[in-house]
Amino acid sequence: MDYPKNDLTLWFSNEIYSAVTKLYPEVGLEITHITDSISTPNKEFGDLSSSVPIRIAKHYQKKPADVSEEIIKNMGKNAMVRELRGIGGYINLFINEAMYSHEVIESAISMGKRYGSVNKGDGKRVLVESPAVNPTKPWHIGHLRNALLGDAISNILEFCNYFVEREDYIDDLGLQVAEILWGQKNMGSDPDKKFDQWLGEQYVEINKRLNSEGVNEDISGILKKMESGNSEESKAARDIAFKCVEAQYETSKSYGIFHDVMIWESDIVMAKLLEMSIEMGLSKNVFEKSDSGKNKGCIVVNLDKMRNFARDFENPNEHEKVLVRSDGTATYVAKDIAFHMWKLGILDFKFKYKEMSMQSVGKRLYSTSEDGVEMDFGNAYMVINVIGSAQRYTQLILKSVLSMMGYEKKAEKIKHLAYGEVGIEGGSLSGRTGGWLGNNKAYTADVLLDEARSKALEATEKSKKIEHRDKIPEIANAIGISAIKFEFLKVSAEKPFIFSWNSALNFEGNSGPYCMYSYARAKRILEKCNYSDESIDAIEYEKVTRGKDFDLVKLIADAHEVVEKACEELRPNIIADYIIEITMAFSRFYESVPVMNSNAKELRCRIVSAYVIIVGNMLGLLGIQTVDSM
RNA sequence: GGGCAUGUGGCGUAAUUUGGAUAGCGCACCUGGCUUCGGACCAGGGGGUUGCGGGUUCAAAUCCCGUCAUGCCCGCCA
Repeated sequence: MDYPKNDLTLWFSNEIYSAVTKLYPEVGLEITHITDSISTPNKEFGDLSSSVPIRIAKHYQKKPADVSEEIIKNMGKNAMVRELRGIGGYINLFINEAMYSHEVIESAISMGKRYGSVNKGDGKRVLVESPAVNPTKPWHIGHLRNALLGDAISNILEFCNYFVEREDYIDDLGLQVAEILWGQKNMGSDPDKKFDQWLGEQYVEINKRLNSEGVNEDISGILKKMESGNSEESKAARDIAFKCVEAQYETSKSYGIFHDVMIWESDIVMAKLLEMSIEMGLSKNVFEKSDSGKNKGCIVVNLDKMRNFARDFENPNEHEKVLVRSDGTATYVAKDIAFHMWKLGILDFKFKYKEMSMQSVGKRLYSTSEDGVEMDFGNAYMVINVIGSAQRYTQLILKSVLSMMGYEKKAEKIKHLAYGEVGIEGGSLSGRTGGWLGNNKAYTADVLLDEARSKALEATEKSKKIEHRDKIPEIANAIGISAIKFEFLKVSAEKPFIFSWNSALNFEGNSGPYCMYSYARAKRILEKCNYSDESIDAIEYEKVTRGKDFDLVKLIADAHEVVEKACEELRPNIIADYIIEITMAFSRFYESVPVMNSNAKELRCRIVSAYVIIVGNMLGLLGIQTVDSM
């Protein structure tokens, strides 16, 4: 399915190109120069415009206006185009509203749930890792940012015809888990609340006792035993981590976020992926055994050799990055290299999996497991890591190492969706010191959702538009979630995000509830008009005016461009921007163009129907549900 | 010391990758609008030397150089 906007833009650039090559061959313009010169102008200047005459005028010392006139004279006709006009040295295209609206609205209605989708991925497999929270605490709002970005980008990739595996990495062998186990032994207390919350609070208490006599030695002893596998400690670590993950997944479920597979660090260790990757690195002379200097006895990678890959490695304090410590244990980077060799199918290994029961019916979740069956996860064409931008350096080492081993093409397919840290006014969200606990309200995903729900419930209960009153809690839940998701996703990922309760619970203006409201109003208009997509024979598209109705149509026509850009650049905020723009256009439309009592009722209903499709699809990409009344 | 980000009306943000016509939007503030498809709304208004200084260009928030501020990274932590 092609989109009318594509046809139009293609025609416009081709016509300009052939006129230009005929009239001004000396400039040597390529078709891409023409395509790049095309943009959407302010609407008094038309619907599409090209600045290419200005460029040509410069070359010939002519007036841009004369050049645009000459080009226009040499361009052909198109039924979708009403007029070409030279204004201020630009070539401005005015669309034939009736023809274009017809094409756009009918394609939206016939494509329905698929409208806006594009085929970028050809079904190729993408592994999206998110949020990979340590199994020692509840999700706080920083983890939530990760989870929401991961979910949205997965939805967008799927819409662009990638086969997406939503993967979660669980580090059950980390220092934090060892510290928790120490706490279990030495402090003893029973969970009296949601397990992850309780564990997170325990962790803060445990931290207060670190650095006192003998404690750190005890903990590193526990960590060693955990990593050796088949020990009491390794079993205890996985057990407690599992209970925490179960609790975290309740949070995930409440936000409507799901995964396909979780991969446990302890299973990666059992699989000996690390040994395989280290061996490969050594045999390719990318890794080296250091037998002198401060890294004596370690296996390292030479950072100076990596300068070919990035400026980041210039003048570092260190010339080597340790991969395997002198005691034989691996660093985080080494583990990550091994894991990515599996993700990309460089290491041909299949984990065993079993199905988990912590997601809703129909949302199958598998977990690596000693006693499961082999399944076909991993071996992906592209890997997306949703990780804080603080880890840019490590991600770069990872990619550079794989390139040095001869896997440049695969390394290029590792994408770091880097996001800025989430902060709170006058504080940090530290897990160690317990900054996430806040003063009166904890900054957890659970508390945030509770707050959003109760605010939404208050508003929803006042609504006189909801016929089925028993649906109110469900509707309020959807509204609360939308407020949070939209608030987090509307800003660029790389920007630092200072959280504020006020802003997160805003239901007006640029907000999720505003968008949902717009959708509900559109649905109500269709209902009052007894409209259905099938019941209409001939739509009078000639009644489209150059007013708010056509403004809306033009935006509906842009959907696929927005989706494609968001996918290429891994930026869900582009979708959020588009939703805001189109919902505002819809508000202006229904305020100024009557639907029900008009001589173009069927036509306008049809536009509203297309609007419902597009806004529903776009909100869906952000993980936001729509409701018909609220 | 080196590297990487970020800096846009009082606050929050879009546009920066690919230079283009009057820097878009929300919150807050001011004015007006529910007997007419839903006021979680709409219309109108005030508020900007796009951190600062240079440069390139017909054209700079956008590109280049310098500079300042803030944050992060450069560990045998993860």
